[in-house]
Amino acid sequence: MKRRSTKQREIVYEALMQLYHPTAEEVYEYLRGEFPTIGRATVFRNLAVLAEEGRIVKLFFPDEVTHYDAITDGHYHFVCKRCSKIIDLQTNARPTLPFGHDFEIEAQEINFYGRCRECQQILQS
Amino acid sequence: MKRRSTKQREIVYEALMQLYHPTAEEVYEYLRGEFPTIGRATVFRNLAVLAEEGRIVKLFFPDEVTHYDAITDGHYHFVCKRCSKIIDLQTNARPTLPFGHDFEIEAQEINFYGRCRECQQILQS
DNA sequence: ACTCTTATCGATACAAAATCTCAATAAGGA
DNA sequence: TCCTTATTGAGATTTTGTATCGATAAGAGT
Repeated sequence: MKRRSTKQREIVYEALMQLYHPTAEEVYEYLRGEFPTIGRATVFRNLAVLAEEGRIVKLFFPDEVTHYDAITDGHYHFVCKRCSKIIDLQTNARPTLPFGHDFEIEAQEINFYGRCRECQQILQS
Repeated sequence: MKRRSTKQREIVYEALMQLYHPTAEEVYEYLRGEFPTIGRATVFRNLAVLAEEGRIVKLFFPDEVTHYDAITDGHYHFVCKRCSKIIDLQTNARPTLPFGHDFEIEAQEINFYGRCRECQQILQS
């Protein structure tokens, strides 16, 4: 199944570069402005294809819908438990597994959860 | 809203200690054997309550339904991209954030993805 | 350029996971 | 034992994402 290059695929990718960790729904809404005929399924499909090709990354966080990231370099994420904001992090931490394990590691991720600056003052929830 | 101790809550917790990273659905099926009248929503609700109380941990992985873990100690997870098996890992890695960040870290997680031993031979997807 | 194959599209139906609603039940303090 | 109300179980609903399918168009071959 040879892949074709389509206009829709490219505008989805370009939208991702404009937005900061958007959800598929946000990408869809963003693109509908300029391309009112684009389909919802097309956005979801192309995000999946782009992720499969490694051009973008899917982000999964607790109790959150899937987000997408155009930056594929090894960086980590902080997620605010209150406002759900996602923030990119750089760290030199490079976790390693104990020697002798049986796994073939293809990817790893580190996530931090807590309160962002703005949400630290707020008490409830 | 003062919490009450119920039989259902405790059997959900006990089921979790018997099972290895089960999903809510698996806990439900497991319990229906011994307690045929238990409701699906009750299982989901109590898993959420137990997680909120910190007695268990919710696990979220890419393209997977939520799993639950009765072991709340700091350990990490390996997830096989092919067979979806989840395996506990011990590592001395302890990632830290750069100094001067604004966040109040409450939790952190490290996940490894790849192929487990059995799935390394198999070629297709 | 024209043709042909078929990947991709857009619309919408569908599926899966989890939550919400609500009347009935029962925990546990008075 | 009585009362308040958290919790339950059944089923409807919501949310997120996928499958279906006829129409469109990418792009290789001629």
